[in-house]
Amino acid sequence: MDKKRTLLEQRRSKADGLRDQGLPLYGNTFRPTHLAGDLKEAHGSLTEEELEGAGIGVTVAGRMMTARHMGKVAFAHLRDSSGDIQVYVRKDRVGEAAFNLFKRYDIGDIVGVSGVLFRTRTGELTVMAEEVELVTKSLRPLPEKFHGLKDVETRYRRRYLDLMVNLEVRELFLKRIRIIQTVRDYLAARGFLEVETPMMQTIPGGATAKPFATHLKTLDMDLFLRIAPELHLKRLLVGGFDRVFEINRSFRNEGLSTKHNPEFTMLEFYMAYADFHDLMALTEDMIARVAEEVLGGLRFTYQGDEIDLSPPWRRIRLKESLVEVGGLDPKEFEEFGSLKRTARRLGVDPEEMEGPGKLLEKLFKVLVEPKLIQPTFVHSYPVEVSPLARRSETDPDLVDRFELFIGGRELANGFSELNDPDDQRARFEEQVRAKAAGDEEAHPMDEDYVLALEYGMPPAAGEGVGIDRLAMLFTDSASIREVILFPLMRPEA
RNA sequence: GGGCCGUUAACUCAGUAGGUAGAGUAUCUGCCUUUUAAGCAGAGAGUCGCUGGUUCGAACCCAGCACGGCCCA
Repeated sequence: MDKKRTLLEQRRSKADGLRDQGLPLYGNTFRPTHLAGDLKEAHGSLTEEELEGAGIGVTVAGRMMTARHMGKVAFAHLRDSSGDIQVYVRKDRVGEAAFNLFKRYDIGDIVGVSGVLFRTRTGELTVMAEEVELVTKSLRPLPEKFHGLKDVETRYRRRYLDLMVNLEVRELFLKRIRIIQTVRDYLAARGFLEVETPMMQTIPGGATAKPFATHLKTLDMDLFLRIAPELHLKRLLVGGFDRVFEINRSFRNEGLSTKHNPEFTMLEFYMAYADFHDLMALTEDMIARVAEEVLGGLRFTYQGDEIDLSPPWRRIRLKESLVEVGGLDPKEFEEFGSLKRTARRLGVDPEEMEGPGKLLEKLFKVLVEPKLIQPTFVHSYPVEVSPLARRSETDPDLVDRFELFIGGRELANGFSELNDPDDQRARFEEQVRAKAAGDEEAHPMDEDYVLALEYGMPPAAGEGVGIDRLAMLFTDSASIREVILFPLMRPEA
């Protein structure tokens, strides 16, 4: 029978057969009492005799990943959220009717088993089934058990299959979840309030990037998906919430690559009565804590590089990094003319309206950033590229800002906040001029934000941390798509 | 946007002088009461990404397109 049908047709016809015999294919009454992982942890060390004496009754449920039928008995592995457990089904224990039905279950079906724990001849902790039940029918064949699912496209498009079959992928996302949980606990323990601010904004501010535009019909108004939550979080500082954070999505209408997904997860946090030095110390401590929690230590490998997160981390001024890491002579960039020549020499074409600050940053990206493998805070950025940061007390052309680099990638960006409303307005106006001159990414004017500052924002420092990048780092992933459950894909043909 | 690579059974992959497609797993049938990449015997399963071209004949050569991967902008 069924010889000439496709696998899908075969499965459907089997499912119909089971249903015709009165078996519900999608019932919701089975309730497992135990998880595979817990059973192994609790009883994995008991001997065969101890298990037999204890007579531990369990009810488990999970997806049937393998099945080995041998006449009047069968072995199968069930996979639940905690791991796998073997079940042993004997005709003389479950009865002929149930056994005959069980023989027709497919790999991929969700199966429930009640029975007693024992140890097989080869030593594996196993449930001797007293009762077997089909919990949920699967109409599709699973990927191959030995090689798993490798096709990257299918893994991303059908992530559920990837999670089902590739246990290391499950582990990876559990790590990501633990990273976020640890950050959340860390900040909450220090009095930070977790808040939610608008993802749809009338003025897309807080960063320099191209936004996604949308439209609200009811009010006939244009809206933008936020590129950062920064300006709203700082309004909360004005309101009296002295420590706030948000972990959530931001959106940037830019390239799609192994490092960029159009929507990505950011942590932003703001702290009154603190400056950028305080934030560097906090960041160092927080990320080290996350590493200990998720990796069990401060040393790990990322893409072949040994990384050590032991504090204190190196702190270096942006310009010094160009010399010490980038190998430039200060003469090659201190003056705008020489800076342009150096840039051209290195294949960085200065754009027409570009000031020295922006060019310096570009040079840094090419020359220094990829070399910053060990955790490094680069600080004292040009004011030109930092319209929201507080000016340095000692040099009005610089701001009290840092970026954190690990594994050759930017992980965080923080600064002492600019709370002088007049300076903020002037900075916005400068940005508006740049925009008019053709800089698509320049920051727009935000009068409402300046208004808030006019009421007085306490001195503060704030920071954004790329959560996807942190997840990449701690899971040794080369592509951001590996750490996003459902990365953006073009529609299938 | 550009370059390189990939797309063959449900999955993992083979497939060269161009001659109508193979393996393992999975599936189906039979046997099997401690297996675990179970085993033994047998069977079925394909729009070779899509469209066009060259050719007596195309999975294979050419062009365009789609989707994906890596690199560059």
